Amino acid sequence: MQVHRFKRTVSLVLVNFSVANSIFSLSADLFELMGPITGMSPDKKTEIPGMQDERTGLRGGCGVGTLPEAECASSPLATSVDRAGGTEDEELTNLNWLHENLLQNFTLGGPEAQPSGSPLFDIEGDYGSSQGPSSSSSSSSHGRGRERDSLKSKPPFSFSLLIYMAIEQSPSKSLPVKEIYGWILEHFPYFSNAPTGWKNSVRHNLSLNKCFRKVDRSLGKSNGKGSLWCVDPEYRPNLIQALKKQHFPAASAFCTPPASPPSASSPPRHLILQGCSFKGNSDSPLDLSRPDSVLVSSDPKQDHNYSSAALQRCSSRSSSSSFSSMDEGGCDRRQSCRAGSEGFHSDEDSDLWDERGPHQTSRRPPAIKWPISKKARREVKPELDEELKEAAGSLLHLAGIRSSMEGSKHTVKSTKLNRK
DNA sequence: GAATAGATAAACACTC
DNA sequence: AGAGTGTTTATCTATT
Ligand SMILES: [Mg+2]
Repeated sequence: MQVHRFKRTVSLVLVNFSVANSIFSLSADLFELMGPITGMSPDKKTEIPGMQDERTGLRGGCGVGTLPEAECASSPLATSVDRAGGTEDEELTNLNWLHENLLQNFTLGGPEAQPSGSPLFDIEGDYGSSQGPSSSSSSSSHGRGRERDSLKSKPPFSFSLLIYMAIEQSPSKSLPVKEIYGWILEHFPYFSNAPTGWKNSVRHNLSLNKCFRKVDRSLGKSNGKGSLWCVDPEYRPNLIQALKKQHFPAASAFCTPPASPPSASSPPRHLILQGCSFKGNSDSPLDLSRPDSVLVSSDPKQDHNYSSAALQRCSSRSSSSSFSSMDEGGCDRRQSCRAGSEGFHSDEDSDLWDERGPHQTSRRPPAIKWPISKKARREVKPELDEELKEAAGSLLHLAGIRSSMEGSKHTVKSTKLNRK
């Protein structure tokens, strides 16, 4: 009994920790098991303009059809799946039980699983526990009520992160807005019923947030309206951090560096992101393990990037000065403030995850031209074995920090309750 | 209460 | 012309 509890607890912590440290990817088998996370009825989708063809774009190996074929070739989905499913299971059976444990212990909604029905939603509390009062479904209330809630309650991600996830999940790492809409709708059915303003918000974010860039039209998709959007590698670490913080606030316990060495940060390859499922595509998973660590420009003028508040708070508001996200062109204080709020801010925060260095050189779609970052973008391809070892290590490590995690969770919850 | 992040709405220009 | 896209500004809420 004790052991069981321990395992369960560790699994919870590990998931948090893993996300905090790295990958948001889901093995294909799990993905298939869960099916479309959305639970959005087909007819509902047809109500949404432009949704009919979205799925194919995202799911079929080479999503963005208009992208150069090379990108398709560079999307070895199958291999990644093998990697995630096979090797890992063999070499890290302890993670395997974790995985299974998660699936069993936390109402996996099955083929109709909603975002909120996914295990991780319960880990951090309910779907949107960090967001609105609407998310009152307790982890004990499963079934329809739960699904209903998932449709009603907002995903606990900011638009920036939703966009980021969408883009990162695409094989080419770039998507037109329409497909971003599609991805969001597909993974977060909440928006299918939400007022249409969210699309405006998405565009607003793409435009204002420095983390997202348009792919040069001549290089990317050129037919049709609009252009492709991608994540600026420069700001990617910040988005990753924001994702970690936003979705796993408890993970901030690990944000204070040396306590948990990077070794403890190599995650298992499967992860379920709250309500979303991610295919184990080695080329497109939300792989937080490649923090592209790099840097963000130190130039305040270029610092219009996202100032992931979450990050910042975690790292104790150190460099608020660097935050002067003044966009080129003078803007008044208010505006600069606004602009800043939409973009991540470079802090010295990514250092925690940086050890392995960026991958993006190899990952960036050939069609996308970036101003080459000043910082060297060495390609660091950590060996899988290495990762697995580290993951195992982290598991052990986590066993020791479990109590603190639970403690912090309690306090967070109680604080929220108090406020309400 | 100030600062900040994020959401939302809206106006507008541009492209197809 | 109309729809979709992208940019910008303004306002509001929540959090720290
Ligand atoms: Mg942008």
